[in-house]
Amino acid sequence: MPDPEETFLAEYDPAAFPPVAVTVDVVALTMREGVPVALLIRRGVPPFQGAWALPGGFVHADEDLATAALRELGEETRLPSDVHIEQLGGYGSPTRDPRMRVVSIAYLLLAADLPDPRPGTDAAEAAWVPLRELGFGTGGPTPRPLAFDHAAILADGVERARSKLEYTALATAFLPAEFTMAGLREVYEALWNVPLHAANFHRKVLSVPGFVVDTGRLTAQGGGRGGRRARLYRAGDATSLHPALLRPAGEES
Amino acid sequence: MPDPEETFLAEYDPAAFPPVAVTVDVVALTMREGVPVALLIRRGVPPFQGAWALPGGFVHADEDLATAALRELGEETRLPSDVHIEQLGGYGSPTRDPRMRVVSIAYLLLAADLPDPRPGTDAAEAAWVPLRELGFGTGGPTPRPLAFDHAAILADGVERARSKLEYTALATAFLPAEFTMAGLREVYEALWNVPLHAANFHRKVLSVPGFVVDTGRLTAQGGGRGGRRARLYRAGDATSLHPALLRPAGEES
DNA sequence: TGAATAGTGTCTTTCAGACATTATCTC
DNA sequence: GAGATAATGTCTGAAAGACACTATTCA
Repeated sequence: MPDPEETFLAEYDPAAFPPVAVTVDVVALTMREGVPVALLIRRGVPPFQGAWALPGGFVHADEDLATAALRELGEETRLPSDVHIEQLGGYGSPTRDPRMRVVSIAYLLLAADLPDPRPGTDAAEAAWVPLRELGFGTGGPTPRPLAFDHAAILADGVERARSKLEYTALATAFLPAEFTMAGLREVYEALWNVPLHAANFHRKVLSVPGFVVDTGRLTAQGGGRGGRRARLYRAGDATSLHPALLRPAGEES
Repeated sequence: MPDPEETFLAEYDPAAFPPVAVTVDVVALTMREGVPVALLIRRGVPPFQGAWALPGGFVHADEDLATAALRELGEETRLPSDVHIEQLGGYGSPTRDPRMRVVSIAYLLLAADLPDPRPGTDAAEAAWVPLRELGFGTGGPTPRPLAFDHAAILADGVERARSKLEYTALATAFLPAEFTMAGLREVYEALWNVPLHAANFHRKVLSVPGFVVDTGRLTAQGGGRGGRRARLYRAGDATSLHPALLRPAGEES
């Protein structure tokens, strides 16, 4: 139970408390060549110099948290106009940053066709890294350690995305404006790391009102090794899926 | 694109950025007399003096965020040992606090049988307020305005609880260690604000492995107006429900 | 033509919702 | 015994998973 006077002062003089910094970190995911990848930067400055980390940085004055997340990511790669962004949560362990008390608000960002990153101001390097190489998915090399608590944040972001595929239309955020049923299925299969039954997936997606809309057009070419031309769909109005597309029970990485 | 030197300094001298305060706010929910209620305090100091608000306060040095949330709530009411607490997210609009930049990490806390609150150090009053009086559920009076952005935080907390009833065993967090099937159903009905079919609910709950465990004992007395004695259950090992208990489509408040 | 891909039809099992029935208990 | 509550059984329709089959297209 704090002293009442201390609490009173705290309300009016927050400088009486130890300084706290607020940052944003971004878990940015996209699909590249059918593989889910996350954007990582290699730190050019201490602490954790040389280690891989999530893009992020300090929140500016009078800047909204989500705006800060978009700004920080925009410094690493060119963002298209239609990205999906949502908050993952706050990370504030007293020991997560060796310099001082830093509370970070993490964001999950999904988009299609993000270009190769450009190293930011304080990043030695920036790259899209397949999730498989980060310990998600089956097999893959031993995941590289990440700076700060970014491994936990990344894991939370991936799990959020995997989970929201089930009951929201989030998968379309990974795809361009027009996509095929096979492309949509690849998103689910790559993120969930399970093979899905193509025929049942097709029927199920079409049975959810507002999930996808048939454009009436077809792909210009059939599959690379032969095959019928696929119908093109675009995202529908629905944000939540009824009924949901549940992950096969018991599986996953 | 910020000046590289500025960014460099920012990494080492966060005091160069405007001061930011970090607080926690708690959406505490429990059932009292079959009615879902939230804990609110009436502010004794400006800003928003006299307005109702969520319990919360500044995070102390070297204190974990969740620990701060439990400490702040413990100043208002006596907490039992087995509470459920989870993070709702960060709220950091630049204008949410008129005094200065304040980023708040909100927590959702659920427990059974929380006692009457005691006013905290800077609270003029503290009370359990039925959700119906706060704009959740059907009818009810016009909800009282809350301080800061606490109305939005409360709404997020209630929606989180409602949503997690579907696919997790969260409902048992509202109940004492041993409970009846009717008690469990009341939690769902009260939070979702829909009547549920008692017979189907009964069968469905028992069909979910690990949701509830039969103690083999019965209530001491039958229902107040007659009726068979009910079997007593306790929470099982399961945290997620397979299959899920979905909300009736289209309904809710 | 053959292999590969896209899409449709059908059957079985599981589960949710509606309703009927049985088992107790209080008054 | 009457009414109320708890628990179980049965039927129907929706949806998931498995599988067979048709429709195209490329090499």
